[in-house]
Amino acid sequence: MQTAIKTITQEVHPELRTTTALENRCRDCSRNKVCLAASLEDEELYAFDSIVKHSKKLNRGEFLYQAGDAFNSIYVIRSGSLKTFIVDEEGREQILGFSIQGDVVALDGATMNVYPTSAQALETTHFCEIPFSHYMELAVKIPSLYEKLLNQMSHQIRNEEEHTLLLGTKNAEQRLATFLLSFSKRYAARGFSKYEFNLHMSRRDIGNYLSTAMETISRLFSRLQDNGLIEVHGKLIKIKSLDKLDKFAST
Amino acid sequence: MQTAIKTITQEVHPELRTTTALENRCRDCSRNKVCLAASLEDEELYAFDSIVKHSKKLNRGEFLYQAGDAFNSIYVIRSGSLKTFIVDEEGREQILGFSIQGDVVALDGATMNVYPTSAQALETTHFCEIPFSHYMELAVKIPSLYEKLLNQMSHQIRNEEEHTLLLGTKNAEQRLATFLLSFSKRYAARGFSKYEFNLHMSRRDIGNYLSTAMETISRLFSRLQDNGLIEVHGKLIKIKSLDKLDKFAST
DNA sequence: TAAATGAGTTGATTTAAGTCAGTTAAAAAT
DNA sequence: ATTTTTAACTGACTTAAATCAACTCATTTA
Repeated sequence: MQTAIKTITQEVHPELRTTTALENRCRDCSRNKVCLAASLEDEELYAFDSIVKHSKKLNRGEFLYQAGDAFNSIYVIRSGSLKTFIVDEEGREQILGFSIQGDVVALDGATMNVYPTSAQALETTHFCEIPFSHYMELAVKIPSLYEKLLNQMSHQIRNEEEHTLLLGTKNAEQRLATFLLSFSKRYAARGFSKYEFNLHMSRRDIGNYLSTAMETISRLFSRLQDNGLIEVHGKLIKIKSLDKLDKFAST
Repeated sequence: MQTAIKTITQEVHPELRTTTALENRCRDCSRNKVCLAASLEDEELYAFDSIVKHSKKLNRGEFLYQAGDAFNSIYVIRSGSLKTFIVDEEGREQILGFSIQGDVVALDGATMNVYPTSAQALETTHFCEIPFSHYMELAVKIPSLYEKLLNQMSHQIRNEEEHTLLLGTKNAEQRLATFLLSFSKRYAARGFSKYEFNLHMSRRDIGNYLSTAMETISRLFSRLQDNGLIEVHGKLIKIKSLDKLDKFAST
């Protein structure tokens, strides 16, 4: 499992790779600078820690939650990845996003009593669960928790807006190039290589997210490779020229 | 001005139509049940009132804010409508949404120091301005203000998700039908007719929002009219059969 | 180890919707 | 009131990407 991961491990701090026994406390967690716990100190962090369920795990294909389930918690991804999606009246699936390490998920359910969307693991995925009612109770005492949540939500809105921009203004090739650049940036921001990474979702999922047929995605991967912009080894993508890819993405 | 409005006035409470002198206090405002002020009482409402700039006005084409402007305030629409949009690197515009009475706008800027998007009036539009820093200061004393903001943001995320679903899973005709139904629902929720309303945005704007060429929108309006589902009188739309339109929208 | 299942790739063909162009209708401007 | 400008509509034609189909490769399962 995760065999393709090996190619990028040399770029990653060991403690970022996996969830260790040490990390079942927020204060010891290597992600506590990006998580909702960020910038909390001492007693605050301790209080926050006490409401969080650490070290939870999903296997590939398992659901974090499904549309219609009672909303109780929001989640922070510690490692791995998942897709969030919505299903319409006719049963058609629409992928809304892919979440990786450090991402907060389920914010769209925060004011409803059921999750409006579903979240499914793309690989073995470790995460923390934060019971929402406990979070809100604690936030009354620690208002910065409210602000962090507002921050996360505002960013989520921005992400959705960028996704709409992508779908609305770019052709299939530009959309795929933008998609790759976006993953490159996100991995770089988390201390991974911006030049090579695994895309754990299927070509069909990429196509669904980009409103493009799977076959077109496949052809475009080939084309980008033929043009020397990327190397494709199954799920492992190597970006040969960020600059050129950037040009493809916008022009 | 607003000549086409006359056809729907019989359905609307007079005090919902325009902003009157009486309404420069939240406690007197006919929208204080849907606004961020909702469910505040007495002193809380008074305190909230004191940070709000009431009775502001935009003429058609004027900007509420533009991408890049310093972020200071969020806004609540009292009457009229506006479009929010983003412009990409190449100058292509993407409309993200249309805001009407009761909608809160600029939430996507709430954690940045500049507005990431622009908002432009589609007609004469009255609104309230809420300086964000004041709101956040007041929220420390009145935590329910945090919760209202979280609610608004969560709903905004849901709206964006539904927009993505629309673009990703439906063809042009279904998208337009869904668009009309969505306006019908929104107007109905505000006490207006769900059967007839004015769409103040241009056909080009509708097309942009639905990722469909203006000409296609025009053709589809004609087609829906030919099929007896709607009547089109310029910007005034009459829905002849909600049920049939609903079928068109999903199937 | 072979068979079966599913994911991904590539080619051939079709099509939904875009673009281009000309016309009509409706606002602004004079 | 009349001209000018802009928005909307409709038809003819084109095209980007979808669909359909065949095949390869990888991964499970027997």
